[in-house]
Amino acid sequence: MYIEIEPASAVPIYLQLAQQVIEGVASGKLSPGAPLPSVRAFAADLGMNMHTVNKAYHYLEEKKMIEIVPKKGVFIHPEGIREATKEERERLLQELRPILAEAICRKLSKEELAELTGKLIEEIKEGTK
Amino acid sequence: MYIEIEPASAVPIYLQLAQQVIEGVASGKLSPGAPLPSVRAFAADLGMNMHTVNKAYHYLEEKKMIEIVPKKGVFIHPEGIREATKEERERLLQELRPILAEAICRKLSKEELAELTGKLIEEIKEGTK
Amino acid sequence: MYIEIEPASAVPIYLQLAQQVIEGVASGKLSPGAPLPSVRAFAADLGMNMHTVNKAYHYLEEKKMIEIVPKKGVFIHPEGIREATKEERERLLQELRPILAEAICRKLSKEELAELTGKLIEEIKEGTK
Amino acid sequence: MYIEIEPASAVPIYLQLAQQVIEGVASGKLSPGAPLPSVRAFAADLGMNMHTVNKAYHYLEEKKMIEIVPKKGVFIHPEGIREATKEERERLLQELRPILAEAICRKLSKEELAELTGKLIEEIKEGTK
DNA sequence: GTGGTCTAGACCACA
DNA sequence: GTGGTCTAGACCACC
Repeated sequence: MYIEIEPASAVPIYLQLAQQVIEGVASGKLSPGAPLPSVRAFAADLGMNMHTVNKAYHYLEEKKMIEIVPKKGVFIHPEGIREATKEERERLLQELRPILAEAICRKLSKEELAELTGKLIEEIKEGTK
Repeated sequence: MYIEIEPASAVPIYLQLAQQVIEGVASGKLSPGAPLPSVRAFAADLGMNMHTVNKAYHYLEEKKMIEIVPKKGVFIHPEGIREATKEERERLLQELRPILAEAICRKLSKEELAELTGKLIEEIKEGTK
Repeated sequence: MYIEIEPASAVPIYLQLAQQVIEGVASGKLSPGAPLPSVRAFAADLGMNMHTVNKAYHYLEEKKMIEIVPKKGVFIHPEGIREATKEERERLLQELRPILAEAICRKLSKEELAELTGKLIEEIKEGTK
Repeated sequence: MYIEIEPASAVPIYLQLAQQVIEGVASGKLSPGAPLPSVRAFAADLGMNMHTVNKAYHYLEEKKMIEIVPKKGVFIHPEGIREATKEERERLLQELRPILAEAICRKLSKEELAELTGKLIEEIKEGTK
C-alpha cells in the first residue's frame, strides 16, 4: 500500500487517506480480514496526526469497509464489503451527478465518458496510481 | 430553472447552486448568452444571502461558464462553454476516482456502472430532476 | 435542559451528554427541530472541551436523533425521531440482557422488574431527574 | 455452559465472559456451589488470555457472585447470590435509564417495552441464547 | 502494544 | 459565529 497525501488539497487529509484505503480494497491489494496499521504507526508513517488517521478509520468503519477491534487493531471487513444498499447507490449517483453535468457542458459525449470511466475503472482495479 | 437546495447537506450552499446552474446548461435549458437573475433577485428568490449567490456566480465565472458584466447582468457564457482543457479533464477524472473505487468495492460491475452513468447522463440532458 | 455530568463515571463524558439529550427528547423537552447549543457554547456551559461536545453530537447524528447543519447549528431531527429498525431493537435488547440477567440473579421477580421499569419510564417521560 | 464471545464488540472480553456466567446463574444452569473451570483451563478452552479470565473472575467475586478459593478452585457463591442492596438496585436503574430513554424516543410504548422485557426475561431464565 | 477518551489551541470556509 | 479540520500531548483500560 502506497499512500500519497496532498496536504494542500481541498479534500481533507482524513478523506484522502480513507479513499486510498478504499482503492486498495478495490484493487484487491487489501483483502477481507487483512490488518491495517495501528493508528499510531500509520500516523507516524504518513507524517500526520494520530487523530487524523483515527478519523479516517472511523469514517471507513461507518461505511462498514473496515472493522475496528478495540485494543486489537483494525482490519478490512472480514466478511467482505457488502453490496451497496439502495441508499448508498443513490448517494453515489448524487455524487456522480455534478461531475457528469460539468463533463457534458464541456462537450464530452456519452461515448467519450464511457471510455474514460472504463479506463479509470481498469486503472483502479489494477492498482495503477 | 427550478433550484433545489438542501441546507443540511455537507456540500456548501453556493456549490449546490452553482452545480444546478451547470446542470441547467447541460440540459440545454440555459443556452449561451441567456441571462441569469441578478444577485439580489436570485438571493431573494431562493431565500439565501446575497454573498452566497455572489460566491456561486464567481465560482462559475472562474470556470468560464458564465460572464458577469458589471451594471448589465449575468449571462451564460455567450461564446458557449469551451471544451475541457487537459487540466480540467484530469481534475474531473480525479473527482470520479474515489466514487468509482467505492462502487467497485460494492461489487458494481463495469457494465452496471456504465449503464447507471448512461442513465444518469440521459437524465441530466433531459433536465429530469 | 439541565445537564449533569459525572466526570468520574466509567461512562464517557460524551456519552453521558448524548444520553441526556436523548432523555430530553424522550421527555418532550426537546421537540423536533429545536436548536441545540453550538459546540463551543455548550462546551463552555458545561465546562468541557469543544471536541467532547462535538463527539456527542456526531454520535447522536449517527443515530439520526439530531441533524448537524454545517455553519448553521445543530437541531433535534426535524422530521422527528424515526421508529427503531429491527437492528436497533435487537441492539437495545442486547444491551438490556446483562442488566436483566443480573437483576434475576439478585432475586428480582418479573413483576418487581416490570414495576421498576414502569416507574423509570414515567420518570423519564416526565423529565424528572 | 456455552460461552460466546464477540471479539469485535465494544464490550470488553472479560465483561462479556462475566455476563455470560451471570446469565448461566440466572438460568439456573449454574447452581450455588457449582464449580467453574480453572483460570488456566477456561482460558485454553475459550482461546483467550489467562489474565482476561482472571479479570472476569475477580469482577464476579467483587459482585459476590462467585467465590475464589485459593488452591481449590472457583465456585458459584455457595450461599446463593444475595439480594440486591439498595446501591445495586440504584445502579441497575441507572444502567437501564439510557436504554429506556432511547426506546421511548423510538416510539416504543410502555406496553411494548413491558412485553419485550418480559420475553427477554423468559429467554434468560430458560437459558435460550 | 492497542484503541478510547479528553483537553487545548489553532486555522479555515461558509453564511 | 458556525461547524470542520488538524495538530499535540496526555491518561486510561484492555489484552
